[in-house]
Amino acid sequence: MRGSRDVRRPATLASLAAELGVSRTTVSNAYNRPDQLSAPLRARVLEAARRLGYPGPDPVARSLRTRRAGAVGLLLTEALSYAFRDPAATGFLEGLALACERAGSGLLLVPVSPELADVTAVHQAGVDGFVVYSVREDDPHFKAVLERPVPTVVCDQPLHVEGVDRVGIDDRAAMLDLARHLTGLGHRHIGVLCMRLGTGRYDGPADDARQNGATYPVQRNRLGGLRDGFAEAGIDWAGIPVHERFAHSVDAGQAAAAELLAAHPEITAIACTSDILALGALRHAAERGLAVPEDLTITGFDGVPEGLRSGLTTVRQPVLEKGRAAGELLLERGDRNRPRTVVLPTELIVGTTSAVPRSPERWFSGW
Amino acid sequence: MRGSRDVRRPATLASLAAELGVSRTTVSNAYNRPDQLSAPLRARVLEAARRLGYPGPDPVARSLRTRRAGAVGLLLTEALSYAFRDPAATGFLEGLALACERAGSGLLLVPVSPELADVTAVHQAGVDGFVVYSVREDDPHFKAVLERPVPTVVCDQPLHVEGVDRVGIDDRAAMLDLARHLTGLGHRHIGVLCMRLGTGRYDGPADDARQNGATYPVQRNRLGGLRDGFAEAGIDWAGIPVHERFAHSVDAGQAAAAELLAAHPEITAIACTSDILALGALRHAAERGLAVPEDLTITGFDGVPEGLRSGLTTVRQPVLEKGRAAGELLLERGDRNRPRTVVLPTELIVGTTSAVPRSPERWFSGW
DNA sequence: CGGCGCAACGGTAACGGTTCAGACGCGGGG
DNA sequence: CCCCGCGTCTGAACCGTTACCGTTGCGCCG
Repeated sequence: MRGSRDVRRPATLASLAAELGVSRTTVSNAYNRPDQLSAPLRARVLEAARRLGYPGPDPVARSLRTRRAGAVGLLLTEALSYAFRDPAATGFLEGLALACERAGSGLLLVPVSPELADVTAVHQAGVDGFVVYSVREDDPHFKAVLERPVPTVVCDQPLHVEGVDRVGIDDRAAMLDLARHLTGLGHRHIGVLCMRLGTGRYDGPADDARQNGATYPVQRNRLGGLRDGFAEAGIDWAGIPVHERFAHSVDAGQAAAAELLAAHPEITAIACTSDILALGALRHAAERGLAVPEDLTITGFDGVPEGLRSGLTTVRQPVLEKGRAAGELLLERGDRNRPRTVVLPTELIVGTTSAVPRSPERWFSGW
Repeated sequence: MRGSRDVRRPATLASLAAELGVSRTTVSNAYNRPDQLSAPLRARVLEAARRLGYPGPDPVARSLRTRRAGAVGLLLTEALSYAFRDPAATGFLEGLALACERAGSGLLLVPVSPELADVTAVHQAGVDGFVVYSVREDDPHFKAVLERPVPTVVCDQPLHVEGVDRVGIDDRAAMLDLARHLTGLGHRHIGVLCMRLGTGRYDGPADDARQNGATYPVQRNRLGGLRDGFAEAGIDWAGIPVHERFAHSVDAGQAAAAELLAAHPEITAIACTSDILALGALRHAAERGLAVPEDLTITGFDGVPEGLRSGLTTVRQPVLEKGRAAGELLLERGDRNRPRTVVLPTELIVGTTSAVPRSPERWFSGW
């Protein structure tokens, strides 16, 4: 209503002070330290501000002076919009947002192009700290973040970096449990579906070289857990087909499951490194008329709501807690000890998508 | 590895320039305009930067000088974490994020306390513009945003504000269609479940005064659409029970449906102003052993994935497109015409949760 | 050899605030 | 009467950077 939006030359703290014949300090105090000036003068300042359309101290200038931006930056490997698409990421972000709003801090989603190595966005972000969510170890954006002189918390990143706090789960141990569950049921021919392992857009079987070169710690550890668990049951990892998908979507999981089963019809179980992929595998099974779990056992990882609703056998990880812990680690730095590491518990959820394989397979030594 | 993280006095562009014996401008150019200085000198600058642990130009100082923050602020009424919990909001944000990443802009989630009128977070946000998503007309944060001298786009807000672009749908017309669908099926005793209408934490029946005082335009228009549609079939709005819920969750919808049916057992249909509430109503029906749609028709609004999976009769609105449009309106301001308004299309989805009411009701004049 | 144009670089002034150490009057206690 | 303390308000120094414009050096042409 008031013509405050179309002022030619925007008012500044200085112009306001000049107008009133007081010092800049006084105007500043009117906003930030009401007890430092008399009430009548403060009222005069605020009235003049309204009259001149002065919107209050400029946040950027204030940030420069106070060395506080009032925001936390979030870096994730995927495109920005991925944060709202993937349920596990969404849960993490909800927890992170919770911590942020408690601390009165904003949350800046840093725009990164997953392919492009353009780190200007990281350089451009005016933030008090970064949360890095599940990125490649050699991600250039990650590297750029570490160069910034602000505190950083990484999530799902076992690599120890000087001065960087960490939060995550024990992916390997969790997956080891799941592997034991599978071998305990008697499965011996198991296929694996995993997410992106490294740089470059690749879809298909992941051979040993590719697995060993994996730069996503989460995927590496989950595969490692499976390997260890299978080894305990005397199953050689070399005989386990692992199929990788660049995209993380139900569709990708479906396609990967089709590819895997076509190449290895003897398989009685598919272990997926994420619920999303597992949901895709379930869809493929339904499409092909395979009964789950009678004909085929399918397991996931994460414990996303949709997976749990489907009765998926999976590992539930506290994604929301992870986000909250990351935020708190970053924001509540009252106790400036040394870098800390938070490892959150996981839980094996045995649903209705895993069972003893059909008879020809029942050769396990138990009972 | 290099001791760049624990430098006592952080290096600045000026200190680097002093160290090298060149001007600050030259160092600045080394980063921002590589073509403005010779390659060897640039290499020397960058090398010295690495050696001194200079992380590159400070983003906040740069923002102050260039008057660009490289980020868009998002304001929503609910708590920050709500953005990741509500599927409609998530869709909107995904679209907005898409637009942001295309423009290389960050997305700053501004932390607001829905109850508290603390607008400092709005003042503190260093952004080039705001997107305001579905807030009360009299929201103090919204007011604070309008006072900031940056472009603003509002979503789902028919109120015209000078210089503010808008994006949304025609809630009233969409709901009118849905009302016609219900009356066309023969429903005459219809209950309504709606979201928060105004200030204050209130759960229960919303009388006329409360409906007319509604400060959430979206809710007001959806109710208005129902009212108009019912009027066309000769149904007096005064006889329509409307129940309101403060919280927007499936649980809230479930409780509200229970309350509504307890108070009005003659109801044959429940029209909800959101899918989330409708999913709650569905859950209540299942719990009480009511067959849907045979015993009870239930409709929603939004077209969220979970609703569509459930076969919910609803109105699909392009939430992702809304977000993208909002972002583009804000970011692609090449054509500085006058403020614009984008109204996106909606679609009535007739699912499996709406049908002709049981016989005693079949008195409508058709055939 | 002088003038000219261009590439490379430097100096100065913002950008809009916050902060800290006082200055200034004023009333009260010694 | 002097000194002190207190409530208010001011001056000036930053915060770290980029925009603007002037300067310098060099090669080239007539």
